[in-house]
Amino acid sequence: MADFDLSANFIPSLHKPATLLPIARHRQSLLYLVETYPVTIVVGHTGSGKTTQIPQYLEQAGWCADGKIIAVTQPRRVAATTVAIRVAEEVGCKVGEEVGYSIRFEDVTSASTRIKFLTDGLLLREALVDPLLSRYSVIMVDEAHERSLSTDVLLGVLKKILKRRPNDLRIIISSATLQAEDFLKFFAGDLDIQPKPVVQAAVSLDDLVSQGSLAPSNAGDQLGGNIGRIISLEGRTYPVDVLYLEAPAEDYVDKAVQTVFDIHTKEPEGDILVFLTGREEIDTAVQAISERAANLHPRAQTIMPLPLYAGLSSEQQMYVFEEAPENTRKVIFATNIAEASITIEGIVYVVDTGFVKLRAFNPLTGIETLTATPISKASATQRAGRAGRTKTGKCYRLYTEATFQALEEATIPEIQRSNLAPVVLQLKALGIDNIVRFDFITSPPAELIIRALELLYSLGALDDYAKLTRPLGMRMAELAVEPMMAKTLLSASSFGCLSEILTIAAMTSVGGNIWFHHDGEKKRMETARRKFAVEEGDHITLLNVYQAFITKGRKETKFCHDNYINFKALTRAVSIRGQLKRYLERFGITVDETLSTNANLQPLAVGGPDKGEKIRRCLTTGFFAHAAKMQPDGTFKNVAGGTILHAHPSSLMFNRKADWVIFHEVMETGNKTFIRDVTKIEKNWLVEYAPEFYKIR
DNA sequence: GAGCACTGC
Repeated sequence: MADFDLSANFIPSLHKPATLLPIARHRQSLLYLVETYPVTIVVGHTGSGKTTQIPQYLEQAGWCADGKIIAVTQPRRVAATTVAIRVAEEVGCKVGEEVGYSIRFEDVTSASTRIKFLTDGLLLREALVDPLLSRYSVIMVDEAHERSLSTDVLLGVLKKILKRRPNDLRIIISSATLQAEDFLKFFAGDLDIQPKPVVQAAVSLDDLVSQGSLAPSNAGDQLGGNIGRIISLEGRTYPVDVLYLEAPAEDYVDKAVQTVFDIHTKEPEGDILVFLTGREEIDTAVQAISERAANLHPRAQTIMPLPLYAGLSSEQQMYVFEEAPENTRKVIFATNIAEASITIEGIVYVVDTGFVKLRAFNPLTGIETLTATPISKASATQRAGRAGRTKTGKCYRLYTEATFQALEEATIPEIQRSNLAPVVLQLKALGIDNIVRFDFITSPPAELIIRALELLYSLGALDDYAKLTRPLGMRMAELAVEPMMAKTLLSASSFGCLSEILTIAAMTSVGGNIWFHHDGEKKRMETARRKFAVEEGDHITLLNVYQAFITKGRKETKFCHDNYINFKALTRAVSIRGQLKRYLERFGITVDETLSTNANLQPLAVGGPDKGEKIRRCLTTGFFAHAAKMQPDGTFKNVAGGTILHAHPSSLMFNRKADWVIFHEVMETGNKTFIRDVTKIEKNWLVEYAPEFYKIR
């Protein structure tokens, strides 16, 4: 290939022609492997073009010949849409024609779609309807090294499907270097099939070996057997110098700020990316930089600190992509969002504090924790790589080399630290009854599975033999909300409050804040919130907010602005509610909306004096395991009795009197355990709706 | 009187 060294005089185009991508010279080898083996593991950095090019190569090679589709899964929605748009452009079609995408609430595909990008969660959902995923000839699982919950479940399901479709399904796993062998071992280890090549190979193995794109050892008896191979595609990255501290830092936020200033005053041009763990640290650091920047020499280059975390609005996030003004260096203080989800061009320096906030679920207490944890080596490598995207970079690790050596190789996958009730329910619905023997790429601890089985049993989703109940369990699996809320929804028509529970289910699962305020508006936001508050607690308050939004705020953003309500969150709630309603109607459950159309800001006016109680009783049928009793000092104790719970400051129960309550969510952060979305109930309802669960306690 | 990393159906 020609050696282009004109970068000093020319600006590179935004879109590299596909033939110039490093992947292009691996095209033949890649197609050969896919034709020959059921599983191909593709190793390549971002920028290698694997996500955009591989599906096109496959389509051109005839993998869609008999009307079959090539699926490419992504862990995130944005990735699925943006990549689809990009590939459609390259192919020269409109999105939704030959190239399309499918994500929750948005299916942009048609009968002519041959390449389809979708989230891995959605592909799993398709398996409920089409258990062998027979529409697809090739399924490529992208970013598998991230090991998200649904990626891991999908991999196990795909291995099972492959046993039934050894000759007409091809699987491609895209992974970072470190984990490639684990994926291959997973598929090849005990997969007892004799695959045959599907398409006549257009090139011979000898050709490829002599061209140098495949190592000769690929021909022999080696890892992967006749099941699969690993192929490595070079990415376009630049070397990064890694520097360590000589002695551990006492306060890494402090040290990060100091390091940023050292870089700013001593190092040549280039923006800085600093990895911190959360909003609080980021705000502190941004503040500190602003203060110290005032002391810089008036003629020196200025420094512009910018925050980046998921809680920011998209407008606020956009600043990090804008080019800094002249004579200004950008320094971005980011959470882990900058490690995989968001890529910022032009970063030359990375400051890595070595920590990340990780969620974990304690199967003994049923409580989730969110704590700052040391990162893994794989994570540290990924972070450092963020400095080498445009030219040679530097990475300052705010820990010692010995500390680095002691880090875990990879982050513990989510499946080993999550509440598995939704996973177990989903697997059961896919016909996988023996969860313990299910072939996970990494097995979850038995305690997590047991806890999940116990909860699903107490909710009535599983019977005495741990079989999925019908219709209840099956319907719970199909609803796109967690099991406790799914049970609540399916109880609602018998309480005569289905319309209301639909709204509450949607509002509690929007993710992100319902309330939104700018700096200095906190007091006014609290006042606005109080207008919607009701005595019974947070759930019915959420119902009031939604009702008001539907009637008054949907068309005018002023309503949201005046009441400090997050327009985006409420719009999302409307979509979720619509989707849940369609599911229920498919089950033959009719939703009577006539009683709930009169929106009302007045407390207790949810549709008559009894409605509130019906709603609270109904919530108890799903959330009995999340019950607590208020203590004289205003804190709560859970049913097991051991844990002290605090009402989250965003809850109405934060400073109100109550006796027994149920709550949507419990999470431990720092040293305190908070409950969110809290509603008052009567103690005897617990025994009434969950006799089995409460008979011994 | 205090605060949630990130994602998904």
